Amino acid sequence: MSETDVPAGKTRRRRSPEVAREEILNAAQRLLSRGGPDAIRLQDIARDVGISHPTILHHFGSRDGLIEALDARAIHALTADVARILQSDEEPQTGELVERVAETMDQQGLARLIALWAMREPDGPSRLEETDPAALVADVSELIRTRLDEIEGIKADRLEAISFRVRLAVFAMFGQALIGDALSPVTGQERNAERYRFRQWFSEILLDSVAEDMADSTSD
Amino acid sequence: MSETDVPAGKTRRRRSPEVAREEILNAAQRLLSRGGPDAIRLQDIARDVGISHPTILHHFGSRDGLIEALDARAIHALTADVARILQSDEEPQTGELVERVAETMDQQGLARLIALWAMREPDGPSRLEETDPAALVADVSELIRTRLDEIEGIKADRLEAISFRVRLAVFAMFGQALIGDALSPVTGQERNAERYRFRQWFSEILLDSVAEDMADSTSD
DNA sequence: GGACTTACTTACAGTAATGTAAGTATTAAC
DNA sequence: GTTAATACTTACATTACTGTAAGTAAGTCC
Repeated sequence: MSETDVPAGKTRRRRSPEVAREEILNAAQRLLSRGGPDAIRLQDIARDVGISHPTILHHFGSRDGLIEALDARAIHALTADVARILQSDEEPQTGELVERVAETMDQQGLARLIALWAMREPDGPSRLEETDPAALVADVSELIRTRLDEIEGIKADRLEAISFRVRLAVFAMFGQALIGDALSPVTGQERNAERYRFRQWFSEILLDSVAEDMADSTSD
Repeated sequence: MSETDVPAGKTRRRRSPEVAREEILNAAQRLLSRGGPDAIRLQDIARDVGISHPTILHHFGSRDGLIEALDARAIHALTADVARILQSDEEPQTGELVERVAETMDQQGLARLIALWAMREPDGPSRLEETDPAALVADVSELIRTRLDEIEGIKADRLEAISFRVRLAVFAMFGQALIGDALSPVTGQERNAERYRFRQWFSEILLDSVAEDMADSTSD
């Protein structure tokens, strides 16, 4: 089978650069989400989109450029997601936050992307242009601290403990998405139910630890 | 530079199959631990060991065979580690368990191996021959439950809660090893200290949650 | 010490992937 | 309608990696 299957339509479609990039990234992410790191092959992606593979190079410069763009977009998505929840007018629910992060990690294959990104550089992941996960954690932690101040009226000055919690939540959802199935004997129908139970249990753990911190800080 | 740099020693060394496999696996793991999934190249590994790359194929059949052997060995190592601690005569310390798992994940590059393994199969990781991580979690959980019975004299019948804790610990250490640096603003000297603080904080969280469970079960 | 096994080497085949060069077609501007 | 810009295609060069085939040498058994 040849690389390009041009069906009925004789004329080729000409996309705007933005749309083209978007479609290519979508296809790449779809391929990555099943099938390992080697699944990101330019020709496969091109076939999925319905273009020839040099077009991808035209838009992203190189395979590495494509992967970087993938990473950047994914992390941006997660950032936006978390920030939106935290900045909404309603009281931020720990459970909802956990659910949302889990969803992004799981369904959209973000966990795989992050893992891939983390493994690409020797000594831990390098920063992405315009996207610093560490800064994101810091921002989220600061937001939560402010929230706690407002709601509880308590000065929770242990920023580190808060950021630890954020980090633990990211680790937990990252781990569940990536290797959760391996660690659980449950499969099929039960799978999602058990995952949900785990997340609920985990949310409670987090809340308990906040409560404990509060108790400590009031007793000072 | 040619593939093989045979230095002074003219005669070639002949290893036993076991030793040869061991040396090859060690080199592969070393290469993987820095430099992503593509870093497992037969020629590079061969150069590291001081053999020619077909020898690797001779011992492992194929590149995939090598990777599978890598995975199996790593998971076996972790299994043995955890089991040894839990079955030792001394009272198992949560903190020590966390430290040990973290060490294996971190130093020996187990986290990368697991991530690679998890990403290789489409729908979650497949089982490894003779090594079922899910069974390991179950075993560890059962061991902990027995321990709790003995030490506390309380029938902690919530096996699921215990296995959740084990799983969370694995996720946390896995995440810290793989993406910990990305989420933390701390670098250099401070890095290890902060990681240690995180693990201590995390151990406390775990212990608190156990205590809470105890309280619940006694009040029944 | 001769025969056998097998760890190991060299040389090569085959494959497949990224990236390049040059040309084609589509859209928009004027 | 002509021109300009560029998204896109085809064909190809390059490279590099896995895997194979055949032969060599290092131990082992009798």
